[in-house]
Parts: sequence; structure tokens; C-alpha cells
Amino acid sequence: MDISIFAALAERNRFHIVELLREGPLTVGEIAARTGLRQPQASKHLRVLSEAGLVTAQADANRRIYKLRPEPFFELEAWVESCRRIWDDRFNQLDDYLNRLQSQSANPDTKE
Amino acid sequence: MDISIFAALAERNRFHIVELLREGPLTVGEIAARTGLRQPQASKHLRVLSEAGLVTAQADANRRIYKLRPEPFFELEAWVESCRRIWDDRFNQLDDYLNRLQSQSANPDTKE
DNA sequence: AAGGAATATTCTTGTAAAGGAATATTTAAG
DNA sequence: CTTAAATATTCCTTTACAAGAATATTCCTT
Repeated sequence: MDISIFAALAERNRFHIVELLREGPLTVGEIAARTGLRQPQASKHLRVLSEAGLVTAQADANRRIYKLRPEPFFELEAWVESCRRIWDDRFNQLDDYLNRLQSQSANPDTKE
Repeated sequence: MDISIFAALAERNRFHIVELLREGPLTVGEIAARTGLRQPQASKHLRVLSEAGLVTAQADANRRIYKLRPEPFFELEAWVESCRRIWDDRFNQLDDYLNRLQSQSANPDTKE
């Protein structure tokens, strides 16, 4: 799991950009307008999103049309689904762990 | 979608802690040992995870046993699944967008 | 060729966050 | 009551990042 997607989405404006792009490709100008960002900041955030692999740009003369790349979302989906174990099996119960703690007290050589 | 989960997971060591906790609850000491962090840093990262709602602690005498909270993962799963539209319908194709751009050139009053 | 529109980049500054070191707190044990 | 173990907190320093302002780049139009 490449965690750079988390850093990319952790910023308010970038998350907003991603939400906008879910409805379809957009130019930098439109992204700036809809997010209320100034154009340079929009470009900078798009650069971060691009370096994290979340978006790609296609040139159209003067403009750059940005759209989402599916792959990182696939990867994230796979990861979060693999987390399902957290709540539906018994691994998150404390009983097990308390028992393990007990055994460790009995065999303290397992420490470090 | 509360994006604080992204900030919490964006940090290398915190992501590692979450991965460890997927296998079951752990004490601070064990988390520090397995991640290679010093105890105070482990506590600090656990505090961030706790404030983001990703973990909870249960006191056991001297120790604090941390475990994952399922809810934020549910929320993340729901969000990422709602992103599926990105790649399986036609909204991400450029054709539409280029057409829209054309109409805007014809009706420039739609700008701002 | 000149001017303008759309976008990207650079530089600076303010701020938040991470690590290190030291210390405080809580609890069990004697 | 004193000590030690486990954990949390504080203070300090360094670093990363986001916004603002200014400027550079690219491409169309005339």
C-alpha cells in the first residue's frame, strides 16, 4: 500500500478537487473557480495530486484537462476491504490479548 | 467524509501502527518495540490516531491496550466504493468535456 | 510579430507537525 | 512509603507544506 494517496487527500482543497473530478474532467480554471482557489494554488495542488498518481492531465491547446486515475482508488479499495477483518472476526477482542499478556509475564524472555 | 483519517494515515509510522493493530490489540510498549519508535513518539502517534477516531485505549493497570475502531474504516470503505463510478461509466471520458468546452466558447456568458 | 488567455513555476513567509530529551503520572510490588 | 515499570506530556528544534505575490511559459488570435 502506497500511503502517498493519504497525504494527497489529507488536504482540504485537494480532497475537494478530487470530489469535483469525480463528476468528470475539468480544466485548471474551472477547478480554481469551483474551489475558490487562486489559479496558482490550484495548479500547485494539481501538481501534488499528479505526483501522487491521482490525476493525469491532457493538454488541449492553452488548457490542461485534468481527470482522475482509477488505479490508486483500486488500491485503496483493496486495502480498506482487507481491513474488514478488524470488526467481523474475533481478533479485535481483548480477551486474547489479555491471555497473551499473562503468558508473557510467565515467560519474560520473549521480551526484546 | 471526514478527511482527518487521511492525515492520520499519511504518516509512515502511524500507518505502520494501524497495520500492526489489524492483527489485534497491543500495548504501547509492544507498538514501540515493533515499529522501532521510542516510547514517547509511539504515545504521541497513538494520540493522533486516537483523536482522529481510529483507535481506542483500554486501561489494564499500568498498561494501555490500544485497538482499532471500525467506524472510520467503514466510512472510508463507503467513500472509496462510491468512487467506483470513476472508471466504469463514461464520465471520465474526455469527449464529453471537450464538447462542453465548445459550447462554452459559443456561450461565454456562462463564465463566472 | 504582438498581445492576451490559460497554466506553471519560483520565491518568500507563516505555521503545523515530527523527533529528541527530559519529566510527570499512574499503578503494582515490596 | 519507596521504588520501579509503563505510559503520557512538555519543551525545544528542525523540517515540510500551504498561501501569497510575482513572473515565466505556452498557445491561440489577429
